Formats: sequence, structure tokens, C-alpha cells
Amino acid sequence: MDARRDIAATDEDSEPVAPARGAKTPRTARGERTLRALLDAAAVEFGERGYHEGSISGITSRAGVALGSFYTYFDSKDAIFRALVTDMSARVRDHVAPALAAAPDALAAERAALEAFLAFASSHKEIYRIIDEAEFVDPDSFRAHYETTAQRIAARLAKGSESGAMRPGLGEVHAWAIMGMNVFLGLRYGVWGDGAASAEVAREANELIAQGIAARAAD
Amino acid sequence: MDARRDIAATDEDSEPVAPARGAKTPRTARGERTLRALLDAAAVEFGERGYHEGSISGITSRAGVALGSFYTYFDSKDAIFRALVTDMSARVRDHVAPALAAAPDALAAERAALEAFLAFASSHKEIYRIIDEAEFVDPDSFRAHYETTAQRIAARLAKGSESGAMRPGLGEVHAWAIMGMNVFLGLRYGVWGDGAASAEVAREANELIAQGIAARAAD
Amino acid sequence: MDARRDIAATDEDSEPVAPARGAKTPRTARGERTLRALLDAAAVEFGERGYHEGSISGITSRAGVALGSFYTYFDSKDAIFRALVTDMSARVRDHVAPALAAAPDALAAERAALEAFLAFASSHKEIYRIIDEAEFVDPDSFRAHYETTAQRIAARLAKGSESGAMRPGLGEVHAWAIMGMNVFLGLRYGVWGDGAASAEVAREANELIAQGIAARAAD
Amino acid sequence: MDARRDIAATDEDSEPVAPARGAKTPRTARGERTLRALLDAAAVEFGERGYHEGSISGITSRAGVALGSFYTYFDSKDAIFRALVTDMSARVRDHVAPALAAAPDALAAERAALEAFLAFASSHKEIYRIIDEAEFVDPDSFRAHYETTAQRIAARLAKGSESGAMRPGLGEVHAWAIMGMNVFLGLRYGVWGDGAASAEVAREANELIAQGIAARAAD
DNA sequence: AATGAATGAGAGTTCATTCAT
DNA sequence: TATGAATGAACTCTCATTCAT
Repeated sequence: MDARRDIAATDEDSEPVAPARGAKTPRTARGERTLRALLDAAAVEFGERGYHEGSISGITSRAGVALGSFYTYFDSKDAIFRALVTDMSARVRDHVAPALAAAPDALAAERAALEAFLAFASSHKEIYRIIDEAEFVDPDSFRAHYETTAQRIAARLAKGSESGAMRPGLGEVHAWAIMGMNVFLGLRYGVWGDGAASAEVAREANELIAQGIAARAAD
Repeated sequence: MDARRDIAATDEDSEPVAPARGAKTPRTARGERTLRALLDAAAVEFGERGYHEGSISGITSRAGVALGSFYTYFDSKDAIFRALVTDMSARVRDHVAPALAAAPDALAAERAALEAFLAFASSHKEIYRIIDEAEFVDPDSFRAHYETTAQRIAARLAKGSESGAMRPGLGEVHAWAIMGMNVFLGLRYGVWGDGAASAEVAREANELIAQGIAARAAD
Repeated sequence: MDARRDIAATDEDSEPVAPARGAKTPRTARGERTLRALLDAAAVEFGERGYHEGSISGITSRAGVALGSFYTYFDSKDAIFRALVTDMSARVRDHVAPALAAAPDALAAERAALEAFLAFASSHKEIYRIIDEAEFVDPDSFRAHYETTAQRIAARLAKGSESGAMRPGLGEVHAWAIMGMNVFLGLRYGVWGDGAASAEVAREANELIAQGIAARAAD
Repeated sequence: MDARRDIAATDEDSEPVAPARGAKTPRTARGERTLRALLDAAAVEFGERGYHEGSISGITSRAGVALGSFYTYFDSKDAIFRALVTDMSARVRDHVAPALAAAPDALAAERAALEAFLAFASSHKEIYRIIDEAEFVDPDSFRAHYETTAQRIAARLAKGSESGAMRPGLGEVHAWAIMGMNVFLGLRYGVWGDGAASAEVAREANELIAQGIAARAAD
């Protein structure tokens, strides 16, 4: 119950929970509530037990509805997982966005993004797990999530070049490299760790991105 | 922890692929052959269908042995997967090692390692998949694989600092950052792509690692 | 211990065959019917083929339901066997009770009980088999059945002593002796035989219990 | 190991271990030893785990021979169990015989037999289990064991009548009744108990057999 | 819209038995 | 005689999905 709250509580206000890709559209307020309960319960179930170990009946019993009711809202186990990945993907983005907006310059933005992501990963391990497991359960969603993220990073790099804060010639490869770095640091220091070192980790990683690791003449 | 040590201990030099951790030891030549066939078949089965969709009977029929024979060599589906992850993990390392050894300096070594890894990922997509899926099937092996790899990178960074090719103060965070970059570039350009752009991708990524992306006074 | 109490508590008066200890409680009339069918089918299956040779699919096909339906009502093969032993145990008791109640005195009661038991054993051989096999499959139920039965006999002996029909000093040992005698005569003349000689067997056995086999001064 | 010794040690000398009904006849001394090891191991395996849970490989590994060797000596799992029941049956008889021979009169003989049996049951619970389980695994052996035993008791009763120590008219029914008492007292006070009360139990049971439980005029 | 019993394909696993060496 | 790898039938149990109520 606590866990559910933990996840569900995340961003109650951010977006009006889009009609959940993959879910059937409920026609009554009661249906609306049941759908939401199902989605929240699925986040807990899949987050705790994983896709294959998690079961529909686990979801419905957590949601407090009958087994059969599940199929009023989703066509299959896959469908709710897909809907969930989209949800979670948006949640990560929404969590990082404010930090990004507040950053004074392009390099600081990358640092702020990483720091926000580390904090998010450590406090929403279930979300991390769901997105990652999508690689095997729903490769399309997985790919879409990372390609979208990479594009967003690439756009920031382009702006950084324009503003003169970053050197020119940065593109997709650099975006993927930075994303990979962020994800693995999120795994190591967020999911496996407790997120305590977030600031220091972000500082070191940002220095790497900014200046590289080669010895400098000036050093 | 023991498992990790087990892997880390073999370290840099390629050994003759240990007798498959987790498998029962065959006592005859025929048994030896069957075990090998099973392991190879499992790599294909799990690589193609994933752990959960893959089945024991899929493995045995690919290996050309009877279903029951499986249990002469492995205690469970889990056991062979574990053995496989260890195997695959060693294979990645063994593939990268020569490129590393041949590099003229520390930075070139990182570039060579990435290039070798990209080539490997594109030609052994099933290995990539098996190691990654271990995150959900056998977290210990997964963690052991990445922690060992990170330690190896960290050791190289330390040597680079000593030799003066890299700046001082590089540690675990940088190792994980570089590993994350490599893995995601491996996914994007190796597994998803065809590995054709390996050299160019490696060059760009290496430039990022070496010099960073900040604009330089001299630029 | 609880299990024993569970049985002993119902005691002498026949109740409407409790809702099958160990089975999940059905919530619809259809479910009620399916549960009953499963229990009846299991009695036949285990009675004919024994616990180990008997199979779940044998039970469900006899009951006319799908294999999977079994697990809607029982957690395991063991669970239905346990439920069955409890059922059967109660059935034996219920069959003997009326004869006991109708007997004019304590010694006649023992004789009536044996006679009823012999008749029952010959017409319900599968029940005999199920209870007996419990010794190896579900020792707790087995023990509970015989300890409860022995207690019931001991209570009758105590009453017999009080009423002056039996000598004083009779206890647990005598109860177990009489029970063992009954069970073996049930096996020999009920299960193996056809129950035809019941009356004569009961007469001879009762004479043994009543007067013993030593030669008498008066003889 | 201790357990095996426990059983094997029983009556090393009594009979030259007949060619074990159901076993193939070994042609060498080595074979003789292997056969014996197999039989002893089977007694432990079946005694501890029961027939169905017990496995051939459990037997061979206890016996210290290879799995395949089993079939040099026995045609099937059933066959060794049959051989074992015959063995065990003889062992019970041999254990009781001396007590019987030493008894001063017919009634004392029955009492001595019961006392010896109780002691035996408490110190050889495995044997008790094997014989009893035969009811479901090898009904013929089971029946043979008890019919033979009953006949032996009946013969003693006949002699008792002749000698004047017992009343006339005793037959098969009485023999089965006495046997049933003994077996159940063996279960209750030997197998379930520790055999400590053997003498007192035998005394009470013998009084029942001898004098019955009816109140006597003289009382 | 909600319920929960019913379905049945399919999975992993066991093990008595065979047989080539 | 001894070995142990190989076999494959058979079993228990799971669970996504359907459907009558």
C-alpha cells in the first residue's frame, strides 16, 4: 500500500494522465477510478516482481477489483505494461524538466539533469526497473523512450553550440554517450546506492563531459 | 561477492573458458560434448527468445539431445542461464583484451576498447541480450559483470594518470560513466545498427572522453 | 494437534459433512457443485489407484471439469487428499454411530460397532484404503483419525466400567487393542472378504473381548 | 551410515540370507557383496523416504555403486521392494521366535510375543514402515506376511487348546483379532512411542486376551 | 461495469529404465 | 560386472484469457 502511494504520489498534478496508451477509455467516473487503480497496482506489481513474475491476479487483487474486470480496461498483460512504460517514461521526463529549465547555462543544464535523474532513480527504483525490462518485453516502447530522450539531449547540445558554451559538431553520438553515462550512473549510484552522493557524482561526471580526461598543457 | 571475485580473478589474460560455473562436471568425452552442445544451444535459444520465452525443450532440441538429458548437466533453467552469463561475460572481455593490449597509449586504449566492443556487439547480439536480461533473471551475475568491468576500466584510468596521459583524480565515477557510454553506444550502433560506423562512432566518443564538449579558449 | 481437536470436537453426533477442510470456499452454487464433484472423483481415483498412482488429471476427468479447475479449489494434490481423509474419517464414524446408539449395553455396543464396521469396510473398500494410505501420505491425519477413534472407544469402556458391565481399570491400552482387532478383522473379512460372515466374526470377536481365551474353572 | 548398520546388524547370524526372492543370483563374491549392499541401502532408503519418495539412485548412492549396476541385481524398483518385504517379514518372525520358545505356557507365550514385538517395533521403525507400505506397493507380499503370521498364531492357539491352557473353539478369527491388537499396540507404543512401556502394555493386553473385559461374578 | 469460475496449453522437473563403453 | 550418460513419458502446477451470470 505504501509502495503504491509512493509511486502514485509522484506527479499527481503534472499532466492529466493521458488516456493511457493501450487502455480502453472508461465511460464513467467509476471506470475512471478503476482504471487508475489498475495502473497504479500494475506499477507496484511489475516494479516488485517484474513482468514475468508479476500476474494479472496480483494486479487486480492489489487494485481491489475482480480478476475479470481487468479485461474491461486492457486487452492483455502486454497492453497494460505498454501503457505503464509510456507513463513512466513521461514521469522521468517531467521530473527532470524543472531542473533543466532552471539551469543558468548549457553545461549546468546537463549537470542539473543528471543530478535530478540520480535523485529520481534512487527514489523510484520501480520505475527504473519497468523501463529497463521493457527492452525484453516491449522493445518498441523501450526504443522509443531512449530515442526520444537522446533527441532531447541532442537538441540541448545544438543549443549549447549555438550559444557558444559548447564546441560545435556535437550530434547524436554525443547524445547517446551522455545518456548512457547518465543511465549507468543512475543504476550504480541511484538504484543500487541510496542517492546520497548525487551531487558529487554529478559534479565529477560533468567535469568529464565538459573537459574530458586527457591531461592538459595548462595542468 | 565470491562470484565477483571468481570472475575478477581471471582478469586480463584469456583462459580456456572455464568448465562452466554451475554445470555438473561430465566424466566422459561424450558428456563433455553434450554439455558444450547444451551451452551453445542455450545461447541461441535465450538470445533469440529471451529467458522467459526460451524453454528447456527448445534448448535440448537445438542441441539434439533428449529433454531429460538437460538435467544431467544443469539443476535448473536458472542454472544454465547463470552459467551462460558467466561465459558470455568472459567472452566479451576476451574479445576486447587484444585491442587493448595493442593500443599505443591510455587514450588510444579506450578508443580501441570501444571500437572492439561495438564490433562485437553488432556480431553477437545474442550475447548482449543475455547479459542485459540477467538484470532481471540473475541480478548477481549482472552486477558482477558490470562491477568487474568498471574495476577494469578504473585500473586503466589509474595507469593513464600515472603515465601522464590522463589527468589525476579519475576514479570509480569516471569508470562507470565511460562504461555507460560504451554500453549505450554498443546498443545503438552495434545491436540496433550494423556496426558499420564503428570507427567514426569510436572517434567521436573518444574525443568527448578526451577533451570534453565545453568550448575551449583556443577553439 | 489442532487438526486432531478439529475432528474430535464434532464427536458423536453426525454433522452435515463440514465444508471440506483444506478446500477453498466456493462463492457460487456452481462452484459448490464443482467442489463436490472433485471430492467424489478423488475418492474414486485414490481408492482405485492409490495416492501416488492417482493423478490430478484422473480426478478432473472423472469429475468432468478441466484440469486447471482443480486448482480453483485445492492448492495441491496433497491438499485434496487431506480433505478426503478428514471426510472419510467422519464417514466411518457416522456409519458406526447409529449401531452404537441402539445397543442395549456396553458389551453389545462393542459388538454392534464391529459388525457395522465390517459391513462398512466391505462396501466402502476405497475409504479403507484412503485412510490407511494416509499413514504414508499424510501422517498427521492418519494419527488424528486413529487417536480420535481410540479416545472414543476408551470413553465407552469407561462408561462400561461405571455401569458395572465391564471390569474396572480399562484404559487406553485396551482401547487400542480393541481398535486394532477391529481394523484387522475389517481388513480380513471386510475388505478382503465380502462381509458375508460379519455377524459370526463379530460374535466370536466379542466373545474374545468379553471373556478372553483362557480356559475357565467352570469350563 | 549409522542407520544402515542399525538395520543390517539385526540378525547377521539367524539365516544365511536366502537368495533374496526377486533378486538375480550373483555369481561372484564381489557380486554377493554388492547385492547385500543394495538390499541394506534399500532398507534405509525406503525406511526413511518411503517407497515412492525413495529412488533407485538414492539406493545406489547409499550402497556406493553406480546407478546402472542396480539392474544387474534387480529387475525393477518393485522387485527390490518385494525382496525387502520378504526379508523384513522374516526378520520380525526371527526376532519374536526366541521369546516364544522360552515361554512356560501358551498364554505366557502370547504375552512374550507381544512384548518382543513391541521392542522390535520401537527399535526398527523402518521395518515396520516397509511392511506396512507394502499394502499399497505390493499387496501380495503384504497379504502373505499377515496371513502367514495369522496362521502361526492360530497354530499356537490350537496347541493352547490342546494343552488345556486355552478354551477350545479358537480359530482364524481369534488369530486375526490377536494379530490386529499386537500390530496396533506396536504402532502406538512401539513406533510412535519409545517402547519404554512395553512390559506394562503387554501385561494389560494379555489380561484382556486371557480374561476379557466383562465384569466377573467373582469380581 | 463487475464478478469469479472455468479453461487448457504449456512449463519445468523427476526418475525408472536402457545401453554403449 | 560395472559404469554413468541418455532417454522420454508422465506429472504437478501456473496463469492469461474467456464467459455466463
